[in-house]
Amino acid sequence: MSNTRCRIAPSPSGFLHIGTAKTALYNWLFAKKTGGVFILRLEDTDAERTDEQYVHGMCEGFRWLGIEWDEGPEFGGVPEKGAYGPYRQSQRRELYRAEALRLLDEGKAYKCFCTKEEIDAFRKDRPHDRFMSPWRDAAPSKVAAMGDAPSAVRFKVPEGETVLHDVIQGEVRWNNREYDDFVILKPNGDPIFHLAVVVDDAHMKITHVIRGDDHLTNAARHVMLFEALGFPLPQYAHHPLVHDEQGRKLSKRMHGANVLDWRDDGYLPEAIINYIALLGWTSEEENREFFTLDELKDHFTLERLTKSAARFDRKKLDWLNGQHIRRLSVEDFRDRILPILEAQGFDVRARTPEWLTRVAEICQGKIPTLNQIVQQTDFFFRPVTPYEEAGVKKHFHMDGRLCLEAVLGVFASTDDWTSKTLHDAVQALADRMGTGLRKLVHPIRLALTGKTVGPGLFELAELLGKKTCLERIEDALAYIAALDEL
RNA sequence: GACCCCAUCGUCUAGUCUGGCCUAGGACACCAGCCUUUCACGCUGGCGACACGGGUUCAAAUCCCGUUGGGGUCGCCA
Repeated sequence: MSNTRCRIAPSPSGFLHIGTAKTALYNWLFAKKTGGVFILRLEDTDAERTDEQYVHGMCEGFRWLGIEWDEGPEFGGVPEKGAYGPYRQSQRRELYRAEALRLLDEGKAYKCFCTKEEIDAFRKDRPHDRFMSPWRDAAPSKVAAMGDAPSAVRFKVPEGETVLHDVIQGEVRWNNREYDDFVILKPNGDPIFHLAVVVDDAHMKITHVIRGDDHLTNAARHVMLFEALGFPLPQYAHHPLVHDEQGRKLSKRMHGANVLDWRDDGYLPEAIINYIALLGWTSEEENREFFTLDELKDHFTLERLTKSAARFDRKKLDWLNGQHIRRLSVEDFRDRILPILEAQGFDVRARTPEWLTRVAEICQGKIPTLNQIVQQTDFFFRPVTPYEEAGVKKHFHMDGRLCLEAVLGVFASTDDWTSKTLHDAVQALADRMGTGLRKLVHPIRLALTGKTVGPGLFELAELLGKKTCLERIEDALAYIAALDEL
């Protein structure tokens, strides 16, 4: 057991973003790989933007992905876990205030009585300049004279240079002149993000901070605060952000930015995990791309993280999803498609588990996403009409009619209703007719399923049952007859 | 605007730190073919990149500088 402690610290002001999931995954993987601990901390200091519905959505998202936290807030009936709580920043206000006061006492921070209006006016006037508070070096008497007037606490950015030794970015240095004296405590006593993260990371004994590189320039502020507060610095690793297929930042509004969108669209959590892991990390095992969460855990290293931003590629995700679907056991696959079929109103409860397993079996190798099970199997659960138009044109003409009439006879006289027997019988019929099997298969498929594509015909016919097959062929013949009369 | 990060096939990437094994490898996508009762799957092959310009060196995708392009940050948001 190592003392590695990683965290994901989302702000519950929106759903679980795919980028947040990637960050969480990397932290989780590194913690697990090193035998450490993964912590979930809710950064809900901004009451205006925080919403319990988002808290729920995020936790649910992590759960769905299989990213479980060792320490974190109460969720779904499971009480708070961990010895460094509470794990919601809204419940840690006193701690931040105490640390801010300490900085104040030590002269590393100061009270700023400037009003928001004054600052806004300055920024509007000189948008590219940093704001210099006149209170930075105000005489104590002047400060005392202000009494209890509302004041924010600002961190007194020291002279000099701040250096970050980032695990991914290498050495990054900034002249402290680039930073103005940022606020750490609002007049109402609420902490600002920078103070809260640093205090929490310190008090929660976080050893490694893996996060998006949108925080890279913030990291300088955090390093300065760590130094001022006298806490040991964690290791930082800033990874690049995920972009959309156009190379832009993944918009929060875009479908798919929310991790749970993918669940709803029929993607496996295993595939999402595998895919986002690959979006910025490669295995030391050359040319290997398929990983389960457990396998990732064994292979993951910070050293193999990529420095450049990656675009989200739906096609590759689809491929990976198909790979993961095919590696499921039939029973597992069956159990995952059942709720989808049920949601369609299909009466799956009327079927035996064995029958459902067989249906799953003949579809598992064909579909890239779980949701596509519907178009693959709907004819098992409801009548076939209307027939696919292009199929009718192609297969429901004179030839097709003759074929179906012959097949009807063959089917009617077949008692051993198995795909093997059916296949052999139709093959024999084709031989007798001096034609190819495919000539017969197409009209039969259209008659039985209403479609031109689908699972293997004889497997599907077996599962459909003799009675239904005969009825559907008769229906098709009637349909063709009606067509001919027009 | 300032500062910071990044830059290999359309996309994800290997190779860059520790120059030569790189006439740059793999995967997705795309194209062709094979398999085949359809669609898929699978298999085989094809297409396809070191952003640009300077240097350093016997030798540069790899090191240095510049340019360009992309991204990020500059809140009493996180």
